[in-house]
Amino acid sequence: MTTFTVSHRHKSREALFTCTDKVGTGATTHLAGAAISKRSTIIDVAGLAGVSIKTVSRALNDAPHVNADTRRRVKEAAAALDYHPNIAAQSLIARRSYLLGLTYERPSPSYVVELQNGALARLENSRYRLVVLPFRDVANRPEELGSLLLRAGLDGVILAPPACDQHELLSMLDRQKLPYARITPHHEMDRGIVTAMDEVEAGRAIATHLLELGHRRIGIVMGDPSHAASAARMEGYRLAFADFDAEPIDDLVVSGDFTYDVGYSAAAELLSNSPRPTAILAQNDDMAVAAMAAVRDAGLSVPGDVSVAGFDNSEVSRTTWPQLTTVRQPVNEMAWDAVDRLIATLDANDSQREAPPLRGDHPYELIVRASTAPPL
Amino acid sequence: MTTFTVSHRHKSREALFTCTDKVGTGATTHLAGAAISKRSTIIDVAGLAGVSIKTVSRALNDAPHVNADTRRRVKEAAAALDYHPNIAAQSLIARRSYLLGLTYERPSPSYVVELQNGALARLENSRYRLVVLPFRDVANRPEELGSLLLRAGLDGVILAPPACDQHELLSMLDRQKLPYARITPHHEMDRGIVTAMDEVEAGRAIATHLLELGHRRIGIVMGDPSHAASAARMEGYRLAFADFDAEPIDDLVVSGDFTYDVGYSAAAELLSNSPRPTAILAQNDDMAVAAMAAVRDAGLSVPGDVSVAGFDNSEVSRTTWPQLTTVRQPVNEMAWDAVDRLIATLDANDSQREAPPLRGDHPYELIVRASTAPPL
DNA sequence: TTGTAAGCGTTATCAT
DNA sequence: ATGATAACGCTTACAA
Repeated sequence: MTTFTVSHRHKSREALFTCTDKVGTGATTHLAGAAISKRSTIIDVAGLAGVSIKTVSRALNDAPHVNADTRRRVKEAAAALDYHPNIAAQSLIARRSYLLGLTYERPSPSYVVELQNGALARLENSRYRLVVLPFRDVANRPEELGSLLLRAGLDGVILAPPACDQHELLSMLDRQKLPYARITPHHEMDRGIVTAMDEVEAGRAIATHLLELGHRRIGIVMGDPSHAASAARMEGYRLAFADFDAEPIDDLVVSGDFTYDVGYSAAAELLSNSPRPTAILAQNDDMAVAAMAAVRDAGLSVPGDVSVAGFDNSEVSRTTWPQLTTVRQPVNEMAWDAVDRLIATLDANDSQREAPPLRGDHPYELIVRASTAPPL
Repeated sequence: MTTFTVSHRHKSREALFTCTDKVGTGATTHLAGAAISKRSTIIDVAGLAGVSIKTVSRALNDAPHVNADTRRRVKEAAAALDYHPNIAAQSLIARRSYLLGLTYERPSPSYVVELQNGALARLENSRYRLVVLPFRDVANRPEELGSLLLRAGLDGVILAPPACDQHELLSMLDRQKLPYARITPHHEMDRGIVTAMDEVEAGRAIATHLLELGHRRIGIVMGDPSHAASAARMEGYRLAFADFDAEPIDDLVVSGDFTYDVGYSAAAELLSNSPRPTAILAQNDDMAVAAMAAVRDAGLSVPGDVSVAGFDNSEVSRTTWPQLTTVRQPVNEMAWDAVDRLIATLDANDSQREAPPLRGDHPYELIVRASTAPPL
């Protein structure tokens, strides 16, 4: 794993971070900035259209009881003035910011992006916007995240693991009545909107796959213990072993944290056992890919000498070679669903409509690819 | 590349998307919702502390001319009431939403996450929040993105490629005086704040590396043509070839779009040439990893039979095996810098302070790893 | 159908 | 050092 790093710069260019000051050219136009130049307000539109501001409001919001001709005149005036309603003023009166927060903690990029894309997909063509609020080490400072969320002026928040399972955080949000949707496998603790996949059964499915292939000396790389999924998946593995009248070998269960680097060390440690494991089951794809690298760096092949299986069906599981056997976690759909139900809740509050069901379950999917094979 | 997909669900659980309605239990508390329950306001705090609202405002904002004891009392009252200022009201009066937008177009997850992390790193401990606004196919509908941005109530926006180079979009933003920071290699078009890396020289560096190893039949997989970087990197390749009194072989230059799938097909096409290329130079890491898969699926090895080089130093370049030779693009730093300069511009507008320099350059870095070697 | 006036929760202006 | 009062830009009563 040696890496050579060479830093180059073309001589004819400025030094690092050199800043060429171009102020004074036409390029500066935008600097006038929104803060200085007064954007036109509803009053300007009213003046130009020759009506009252209330009529402008009605006309622009397509409210009833407005003369068709008046409405047209108002809309023309608004267009002529490049009028855009002031969102802050609207939020102030509506007691709504139309802002949803998404909180997550440094998991793999593909997880974050899927999460985000799922949430954004639901938000498309809605008034809501998405504010991203990553937060490190929630387990040790839940109240800090709480006050961050409370001060962010959100209408609601999506909590991904592991923040979703922090009692203290949830209590803060409850106390301040900030609605939230949790993406969590923790079936026991029923608080707020919950969207989940059955992690236990998913874990059981992937372990069963290895057992069916004939593996018994299976090395297991655990995920971050602060994520409920880690224990749930392990529980699933145990159920699978039990189905085969066997159980995980203690020496072959090592801790990890869902990252590639730690996954690599963990896998290397597993491979140092003798006899060595015939398969490695990692609790996510990043660590599984690291395990594949460790196997090869040990002069062995995948799946010839050692089978490797992951979890998540993240992008890397498809782009690695050989492609990885894994379990698909429908992160995208779960995020979509969480947002959907959160918005339904907010709307229900407004219009006295019925609140949506609090729980949604999503199916996992075992995906068998080329990284697993029967043991020699 | 065969894939078996098996869908499982444990029999004892509800059907897909089953929703267990738990409304009515204690879990419903949060449903009271922010919209209904009145959060405490500055007036409540003033009442409890026995002072005027103005004093509360001063005390809480750490403004001068407040008795130390009064300040303490006010802060205690605020804490006792779980008081959090209403951001909408603050925004209304400050004519600031404290919202920055980040626009990007479906590039690889690692790029998005790096971009976002860089921006968020700068935003930490600032009042600003980040709204993510991905947008597909900007090239064909710049005005739609423009109106989306304009209606989002942003104080400023970060434009990643390829939106950063859409004249029409920039003109709309200029017209409405919405400040923006562009992350773009387009040195020619000087509009607004620009943060960039020298793509031409970076391209030259990686191509030079292959040429120095002795490769001449180099297959090139281009990036998405709507990104200015694609042409810039190619220009760099040409300069490098010229340095070696050579030039790219037309038949060995194929189009791509920065995605794995298209990268795979493109690489497969390159390998069908005879004599086949001794190296493949992809314009990003995702396509380079795809090329490695294509090489292996053709029964060849990397770098034994074919060397492969990428671009970006994205996470996948480190987690693939063998690790990929690439060029580091400081996406994180560029995003940080873009936000930094954007905020400085906004603050300058407010306080009549001097506007920041409009341009910032960032260094690339050639990273030689195990995927490249001399030709046989 | 349209307009007037009263707020929404802050911060800024001027007093005191 | 502190406070009454007026903005900020909009929507919602309530009149007309």
